Amino acid sequence: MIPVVQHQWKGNLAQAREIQVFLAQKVILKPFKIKPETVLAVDVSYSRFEKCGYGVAGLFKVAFDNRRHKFHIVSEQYYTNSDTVPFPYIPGYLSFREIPILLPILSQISERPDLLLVDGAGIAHPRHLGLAAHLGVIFDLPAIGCAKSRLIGDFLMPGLESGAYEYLRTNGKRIGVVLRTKPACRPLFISPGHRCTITDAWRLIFTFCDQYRLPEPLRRVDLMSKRMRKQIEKK
DNA sequence: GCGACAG
DNA sequence: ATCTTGTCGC
Repeated sequence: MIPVVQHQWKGNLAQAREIQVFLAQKVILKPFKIKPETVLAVDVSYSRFEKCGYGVAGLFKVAFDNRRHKFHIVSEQYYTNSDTVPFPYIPGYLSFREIPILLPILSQISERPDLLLVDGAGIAHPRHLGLAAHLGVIFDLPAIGCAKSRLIGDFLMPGLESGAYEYLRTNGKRIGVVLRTKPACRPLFISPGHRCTITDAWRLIFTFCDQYRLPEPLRRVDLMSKRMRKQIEKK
């Protein structure tokens, strides 16, 4: 995969902000019409003291199960990379920490997936460009942000049953959904990243959820990146 | 000025 | 994100 949008980043916050404002204009939120057959999920975990980042991308072939209204995974393939972390964690600027680790992985993948699942925010971000939106725009791929906690937005707590949801809002405007993916477990914060709507985003995420809180592709990629960290640090 | 703050 | 065991609740 080759990025559609390129930019040279000088490493300072002010320019990072400019890049976000610029790329946020390129986000498209139009309906996602097809059923995804190939899903790419990405995640990064970190060494102790966050010196080194371990990036994993999982390419999943999925099939839709009409009876259960869920997807199941037909095949999976993982791509990995580890590198020193180029940027500290600053809320609102996660992209500049994780994208440099993820780019070398994504360039190895020849196939273009139907959908990108990202562990982080989509447009539910102070400048409407969370990690999922950033990746979606630079690769021009449909992308969904699936965060385990809230970055921005107001919401009512959804009911305790699986599938219960409430909208995430800023200034009364809907920017995502707070979705209970497993009964009585902390909800997920779903927002579209690129080329899908809020409704597409949460419905797709929910079809990927089965018995765990996280959608299965993200859960597996998450496990994989933690295993990778453990193995490398054992040496 | 104060609090909030994805991973 | 990471450090960490058992334990309380749906």
